[in-house]
Amino acid sequence: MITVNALSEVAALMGDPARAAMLSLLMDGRAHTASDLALIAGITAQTASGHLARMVEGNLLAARAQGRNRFYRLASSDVAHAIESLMALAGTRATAASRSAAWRRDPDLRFCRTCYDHLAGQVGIAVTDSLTKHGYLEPKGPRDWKLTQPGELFCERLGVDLPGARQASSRHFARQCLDWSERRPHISGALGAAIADTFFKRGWAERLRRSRTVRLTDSGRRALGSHFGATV
Amino acid sequence: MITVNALSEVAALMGDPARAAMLSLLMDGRAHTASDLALIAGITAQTASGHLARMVEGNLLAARAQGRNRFYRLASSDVAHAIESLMALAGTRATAASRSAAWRRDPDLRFCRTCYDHLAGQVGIAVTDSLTKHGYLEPKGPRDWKLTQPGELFCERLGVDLPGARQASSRHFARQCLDWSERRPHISGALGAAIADTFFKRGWAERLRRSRTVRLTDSGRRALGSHFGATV
DNA sequence: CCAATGGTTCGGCTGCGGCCGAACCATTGG
DNA sequence: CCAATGGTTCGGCCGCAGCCGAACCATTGG
Repeated sequence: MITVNALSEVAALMGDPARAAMLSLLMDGRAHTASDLALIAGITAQTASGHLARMVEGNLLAARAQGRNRFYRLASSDVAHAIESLMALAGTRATAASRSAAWRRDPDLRFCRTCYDHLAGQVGIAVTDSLTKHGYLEPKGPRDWKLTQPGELFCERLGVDLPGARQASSRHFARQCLDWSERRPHISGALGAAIADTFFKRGWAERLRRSRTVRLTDSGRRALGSHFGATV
Repeated sequence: MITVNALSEVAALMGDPARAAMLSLLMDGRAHTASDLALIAGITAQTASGHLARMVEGNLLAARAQGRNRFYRLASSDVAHAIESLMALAGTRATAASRSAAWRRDPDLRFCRTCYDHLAGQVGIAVTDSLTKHGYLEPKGPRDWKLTQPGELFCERLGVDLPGARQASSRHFARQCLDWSERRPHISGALGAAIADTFFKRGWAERLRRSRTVRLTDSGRRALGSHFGATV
């Protein structure tokens, strides 16, 4: 059966430890060089090259040459979503002991990170919860949200680039993305990306180098309180 | 990072063609026997047994023994969600699984039969559904039911020997038994046996010789309608 | 033009894991 | 008590895929 083959192939692509390590790094939504990815996976460059070629072939990654370097990034937000849902599974799979150990080891990642191009972790959940609590977002279908009229006003006042987000018509506008650490949906899609952009543009958050971890600045913490009515 | 290892492990579990075929079948949300799963995967029973054990160990599946059979099902909706998102990545959709040939082989057995000493098949399910729908049975624990006060009245009116059923104190009173053809629980235990006895005693059903198959008589069909509000 | 850096291709080694035959255990029904 | 059926365990075979060393290609800077 075709669907079965496709399922096992895409899962097998993610099922190798080296490739999984690369994908985890790429979950920050940014492009990384082949060397970086080889380093993080703990393998030689030539082995990494093979892995990367296979993932491009399997439509998990997109590659772009730039000078001597080749940059790889996730092919789409669907890839990010699939990885997140697998991580959610892995979270329940891990024993309580090892899970708490992992969480203790990386509390910052749990607090705030990027998931492809939008905010995740406690901050992503806080933003999403605020939007739904104030009636700015309403559930629409099993995996989407609808931005209400008050929600549009709120986003405009915040400086979110709504026209730009709407322009990417091929993309889901307000998508639900399951957060692997909080185990609840946060806002993704074009709107989620636009909101994250606003956080970076207004200096509320900063990406940490070579990591999906995001640091919430002091002004970001204040903004969460004043604009979203949330404390984290 | 622990989450990376966990990601690759859970993805690798789904990444084998045989296991993926089994998971695809299980996407219908029902429980299936080890033999069925081996058949659909195109492998021998012993190989399938190994795969199934690994998936139970990895918390992808839950197993439940029932007589000589062992039924496997997806461990949670999170598993289904992860598989679905992987299928979405592959650009394919989870189609309703095709039913096995065994399913069609014996329509009478599927319609009504005894399971030990109680009714099973479509009739067993119809009786059980009626009892729960009217509030006569309530779920109690993972594998039992509770007979409510209205349920007791209903049974007495029907002529079910409740005192006799309660006498066998060593036995489960109202047990959930997984129906292999309907793949849903039906009523078993002392109460299930007492109800089946009523069907035989009142001429609603007849055992066929040398078979577990049970024939529903015309009066039985009428009784199902008048007493249980069910048509089969 | 040459050296340095980043990346890929090729070939051969190696180990993991999927597979089956055979034997074994458990439950059921006659 | 015995045969039939469903499932698992064990042992051994075999192929695939991941890994690296070496060589090769491409871009950049001096």
